[in-house]
Amino acid sequence: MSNPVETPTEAPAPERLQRADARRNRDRVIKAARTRMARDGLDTQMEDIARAAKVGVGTVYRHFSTKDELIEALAFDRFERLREAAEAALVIDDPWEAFETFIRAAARIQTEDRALSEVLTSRPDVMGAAAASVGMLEITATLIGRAQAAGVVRPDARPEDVPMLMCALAGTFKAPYASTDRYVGIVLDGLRPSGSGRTDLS
Amino acid sequence: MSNPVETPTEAPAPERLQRADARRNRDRVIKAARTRMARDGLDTQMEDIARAAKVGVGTVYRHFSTKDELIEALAFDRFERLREAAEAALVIDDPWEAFETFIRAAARIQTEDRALSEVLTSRPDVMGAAAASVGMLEITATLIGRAQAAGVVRPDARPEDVPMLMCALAGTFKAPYASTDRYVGIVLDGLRPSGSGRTDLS
DNA sequence: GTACAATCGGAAGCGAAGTTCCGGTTCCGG
DNA sequence: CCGGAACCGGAACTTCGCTTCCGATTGTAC
Repeated sequence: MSNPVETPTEAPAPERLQRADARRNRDRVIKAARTRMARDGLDTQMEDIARAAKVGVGTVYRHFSTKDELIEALAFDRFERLREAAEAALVIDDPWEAFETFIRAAARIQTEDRALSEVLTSRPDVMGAAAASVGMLEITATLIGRAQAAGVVRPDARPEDVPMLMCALAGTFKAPYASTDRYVGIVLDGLRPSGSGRTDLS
Repeated sequence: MSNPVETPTEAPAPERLQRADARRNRDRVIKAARTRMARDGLDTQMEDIARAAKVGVGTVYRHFSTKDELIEALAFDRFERLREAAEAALVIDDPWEAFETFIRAAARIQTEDRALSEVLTSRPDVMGAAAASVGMLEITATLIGRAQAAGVVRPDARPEDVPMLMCALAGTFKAPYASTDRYVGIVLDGLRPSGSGRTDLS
């Protein structure tokens, strides 16, 4: 999906067609792009990335033929991390704790990556594709389903509510006075069933 | 604040210095800008706006020397509408109903104006200035304070949480599967005190 | 060690959108 | 009804960032 050497026919073997320096530069580009975009957002310029990677723009374009392609690659990468967080939460026994842990982890991942939050609020296509590719909906369905079965999440909550609330979280980053923790706390409490306790918003 | 004729000294009287057609065109520009930007967002092009106003781009620039200035004018206008909604809610006796009415009205105003929601998620400066100019924080403080006094909103909620949650709402518009009503319902429930009922998410 | 293909670097090309400019037009006071 | 200031329209200009191109360089097979 990201290796440019793949040709539909006879793809399996030809892996060492890429020169060593090429692979090295590709890695540097990805790393630089991740860092810069996490800090400056999606409108980081290609030249900035190239400079940060100690490489020419031409090299960036040999590995990613378009800025969008690069953004997509990074987005998929971040969603992969979200999936890992979900799987880590899945092994927690207590259903509510598992759910809360995942939500908070997802929130943190977003907090630390401005590019991700921008994709969420301004690139529905990329966001949808990336989410689908890691099976986001299935995972949140499991997590939320378990919690509902245990009676710790309101029964009318739906799996799709989770990505929605995550996208909404992205909207808070630019808000004056906003606090990610308070947002997460309020939303978590809104997802609890009637009569539950409250999160400490501190 | 929006009349270009104002000179600090001797400003009071000279009001009819603007020709009739000038004022008419200015109105058409504002109206066109409002409509187009509400539909297409902040990156609506100046030429689109000019065309929709049946006017040349030059004319648009005579009234708003910059695209940002135009955006700001529209944003202030929208916040004025938010203030009106808040005041309308303020006359409702039941504290919770007043609060909920305002939140839902604010959500609807955003739903109907993509430009507003984009300002909220990508223009902290404009958003902050506009919010301050209509005294957003004071109004939400009153609304939320009344509800807290009546015990229908959690005591640890803060006035600033409201604009934060509104900015977050803006983040949902581009999300796949998102439903504004469900978002509002979940957030409202998250703001209720421990042991309260739940909104029907239908 | 040599040759050639893959790769690199970054200057130049390009398209898009905001902004400027000025000849022509329109309003308004006298 | 006239003169001129205010105003209009939209072609042209400017800026900015993505993308392309090609001569120079570097890795690798023989």
